[in-house]
Amino acid sequence: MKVSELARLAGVTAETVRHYTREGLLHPERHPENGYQLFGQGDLDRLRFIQRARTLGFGVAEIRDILDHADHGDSPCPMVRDLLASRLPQIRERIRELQSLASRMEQALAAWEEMPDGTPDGHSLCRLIESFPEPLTAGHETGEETR
Amino acid sequence: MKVSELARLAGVTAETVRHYTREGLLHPERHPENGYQLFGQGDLDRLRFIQRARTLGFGVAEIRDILDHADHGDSPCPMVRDLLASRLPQIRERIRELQSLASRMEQALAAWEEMPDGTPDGHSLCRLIESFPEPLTAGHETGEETR
DNA sequence: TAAAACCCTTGGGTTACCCATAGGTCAAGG
DNA sequence: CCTTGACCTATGGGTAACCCAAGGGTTTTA
Repeated sequence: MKVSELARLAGVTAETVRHYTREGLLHPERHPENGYQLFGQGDLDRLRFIQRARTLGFGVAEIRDILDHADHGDSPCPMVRDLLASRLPQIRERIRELQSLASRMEQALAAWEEMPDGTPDGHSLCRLIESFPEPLTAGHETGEETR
Repeated sequence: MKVSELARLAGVTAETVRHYTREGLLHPERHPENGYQLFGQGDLDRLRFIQRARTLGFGVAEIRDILDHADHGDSPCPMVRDLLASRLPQIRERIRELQSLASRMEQALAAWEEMPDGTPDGHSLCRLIESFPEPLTAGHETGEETR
């Protein structure tokens, strides 16, 4: 099958399939005449594995390593377990951050809603932002989250 | 004060200060002789506002808009409220996703730990990944999260 | 046979910074 | 006075996981 069909069967865009191919997660054959990428049923399974691994928080490069190991006959599973174990605390931390964020946002919106009169001047909201606790002005805090 | 001093007072890197300046959030004067950026106390307040707005989930471009409005004497607060209100559901959704992710990871690790014999072959873990529910193969799902 | 639909590669954009480079500036000590 | 080290500047490239547009070839369908 060609790019778009594989993409459709897996529920992703053709661009995503090409991206994974460029990154070495998929190894399609090439039609000798027109250069089209040709995928088989195995590639669909592989793509679905990639999808599930992505929902487990693995990055594309990590998945490539996992698949490469498996392709060489090595069991990638210890690697998988270590990655899972090392990432889980980060996820938990990220959840805490987002929950804190959501709380601050709700706090701000609630203060807006609960203004005494019907036409609150929005300035209070901005003052609210200004009065929010500062995010660790400790000075050595540099490690930020991106994932 | 110069870049590094402002950065130190706010607890960020000098690069971050330069970044915000490049992005138009800060408007330092320039020393006419050597071209150094010169910040004042107002810039420190401004930078602290930026920090708090960032912890509230605002992007740099949004904060620039907010500050520009305020600089023009317009109250940016309705804008702030709308941004907050529209972003909150996305945050909640992202939290749900991450909690689901953490659960799946714990499920996988627990299955690893609870293997009957002392030396579990890791393959079961990988089979676990393979048996995880597919992430909505509905076909029209394209809207993904990046923030 | 011609248009529609699909394929290819290349290159640029997204977010919020971080880092390396090359070179100018400044304060203090010898 | 000069050197050293700390600081400043601007430019350009990197990160993660794709998305999108352009320019040009191919296949399918009407």
